[in-house]
Amino acid sequence: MGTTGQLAAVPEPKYWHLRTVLLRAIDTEFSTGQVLPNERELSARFGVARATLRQALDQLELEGRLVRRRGIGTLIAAPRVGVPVNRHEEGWPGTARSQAWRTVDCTTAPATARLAKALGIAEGATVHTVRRVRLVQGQNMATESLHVPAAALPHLPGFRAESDRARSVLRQLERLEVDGESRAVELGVAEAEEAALLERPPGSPVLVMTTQYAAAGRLVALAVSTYRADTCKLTFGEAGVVEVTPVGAPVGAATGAAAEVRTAS
Amino acid sequence: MGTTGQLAAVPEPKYWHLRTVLLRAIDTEFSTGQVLPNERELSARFGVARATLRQALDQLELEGRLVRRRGIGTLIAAPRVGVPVNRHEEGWPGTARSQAWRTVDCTTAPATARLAKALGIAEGATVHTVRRVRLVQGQNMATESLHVPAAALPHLPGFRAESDRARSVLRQLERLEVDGESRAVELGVAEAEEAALLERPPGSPVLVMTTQYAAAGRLVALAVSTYRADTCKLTFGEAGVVEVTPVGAPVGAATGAAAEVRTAS
DNA sequence: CAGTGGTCTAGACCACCAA
DNA sequence: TGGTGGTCTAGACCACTGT
Repeated sequence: MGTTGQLAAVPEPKYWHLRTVLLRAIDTEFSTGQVLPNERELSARFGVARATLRQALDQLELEGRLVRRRGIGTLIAAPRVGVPVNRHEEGWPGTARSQAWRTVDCTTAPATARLAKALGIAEGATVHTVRRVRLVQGQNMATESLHVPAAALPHLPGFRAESDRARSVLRQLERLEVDGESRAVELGVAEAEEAALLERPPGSPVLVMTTQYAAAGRLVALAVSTYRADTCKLTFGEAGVVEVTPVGAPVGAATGAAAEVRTAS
Repeated sequence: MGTTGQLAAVPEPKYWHLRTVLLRAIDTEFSTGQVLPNERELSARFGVARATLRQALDQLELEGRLVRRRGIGTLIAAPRVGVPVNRHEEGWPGTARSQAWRTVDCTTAPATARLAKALGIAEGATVHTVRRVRLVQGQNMATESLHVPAAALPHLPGFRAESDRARSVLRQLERLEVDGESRAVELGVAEAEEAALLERPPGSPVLVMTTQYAAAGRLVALAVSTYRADTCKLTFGEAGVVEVTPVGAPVGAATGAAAEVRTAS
C-alpha cells in the first residue's frame, strides 16, 4: 500500500477495483490484528469518496478479511475458525465437548402453525424449546433454538424450574437413539436478540443451519442454528475420512489448506 | 405499505427499521415476482434519502427476499431452492441426475503450492482440474473446480482433446470406491469469472463448499464449489432419514417448512 | 426514448472508545 | 477530548431495459 493508489479508468466499478487493491495489500503487507489506516485517510489516499471506500471495506468484511470496530479502527481479521457441526462430534447435547454450549433459556409452549408444520405435529401441541449459545475459543459463535415435541419425550419429569427443565430436555434427548439427521444451510442475517447473543450488530450475516433429528422413524427434534458468517466455517466431517493417510499427508491436515485453494489459483 | 411510512424516532438505525417495515410488507402485501415501487418513489414515501432506502434493500437482497434488476425494478424473490449436495444424490460425477452439471473446461497442470498442500501431494505434481457449472431449473446455480491428482487416476488414457479429457477424468473418478468425504461451508463473494458463470455481478454472496473425497485411505479429489447464496439453500440429506413417517408427516415433507421456523417464532 | 437500478460524491452529524 | 467507524443526506451521472 505504499503507492498513492492510482485508480486507472477501468470498466469495473471503483469500489471493486479498490477491494482488489486492498485485498492484495492485506495479503502481502499486513497480518492478523493489525489496524488499517482510518477511512478518511484511505479514501483521500485513493482519491475516492469515503462512501466508495466503505463499499470496498464492506465487501472485504463480508469475506471475513476485515473486522471493523467503532471507536477503534479497521483490523485484519483472523482466518475463519472451522466449527465441526457433526452430531457425534459436537452438535448433540451432552456428547463429548458439550461444554461448548451454554443454555440461555427454555420454554414449553403450544406450537405455532409454522413450527407445527415443520415438526410434523398438530398445531398447538406442546413443544419444548431450548435456546443455547455455542462458545468457540471463548467467543459466542452461534445461537440455536432446539425444538422438541413433548410427545417425543414421554419420560420427562414434571414441572421444574426453567434451568432444570432445560437440562432435563437435553438429557432425555441424549437417551433417544437418533438414527439420522438431515440438514440445510443457507445465508441469513442476525436480527435483534440473535444479534445480541452473537455480540454483533443487527443485519450481520449468519449461516443458518436447520437440522432435523429422527429417531425410530420419527422426527424428534428440530434445531435452527445461526453461526456468525464472518468468523465461522462449518465443517461436516465423516468418521470414515478422518485420520487416514493419503499420498502425502493426513486428510485432516489438508482440511485447513483446502479452503484457501479458491483464492488465487 | 399503505401508510406514508412514519419512521418514529427510534434507537435503531433508519435503514434497519425500514427493512423491518418492508419485510412485513413483502410478507403480507406482495407475492413472488411482483415489482416494488421504484427506489426514488419509495425513498420519498418513507421520507429518507435514496441511499438509506438502498441500504434497507441491500439487507433484504442478502436475505434472498428481493431481486434487483437494472432497468427493470426490484422484485419479490422466489423462496430459496433446496439444492441437495450429497454425493450419492447429486454431487458425484455421473451419478443419477448428473445432467445437472455442465463441464466448462478441463486443464492438466502442475499443482501450485497452495493446491499441493490442500491435496497432500508434492508441489508441481500433475493435477487435473475440471470446472463445471451446476444447473438447477435451467439456472446456473453453482460453479465447481474439481481437482484430481493425476496419481489418483492411474488408468487415465493418454492425451485427448479437452472435452474428452474432462469426460475421462470424471469417468475414472466414478470408478474409484469413494469411502468418505468431508466438507466445509463458508461465506464468500463471487469474483470475476466465477461471477460471470453464475450470471451475477462481482461481489455477489456465495456459499463456498469445500469437499475432500477419500478412497482407500487416500485423498483422491478436492472440489471447491460456489453456490449462489441469494437463491440456494444447501441440503445435506442422509439416506437413513428420508422416507420415514414421523408423528404426523413424512420427514421429507417438513424439510421445506423447517427453514421458515426461524422467522417470526 | 423514458424509466429503472448502480455508482459516486462531498459533506454532516452521531455513537463509541481510549487516553 | 480527539479519533474512529456508523449513519444519513441531496444530488449527480452512468448502464441497462423495455417500448
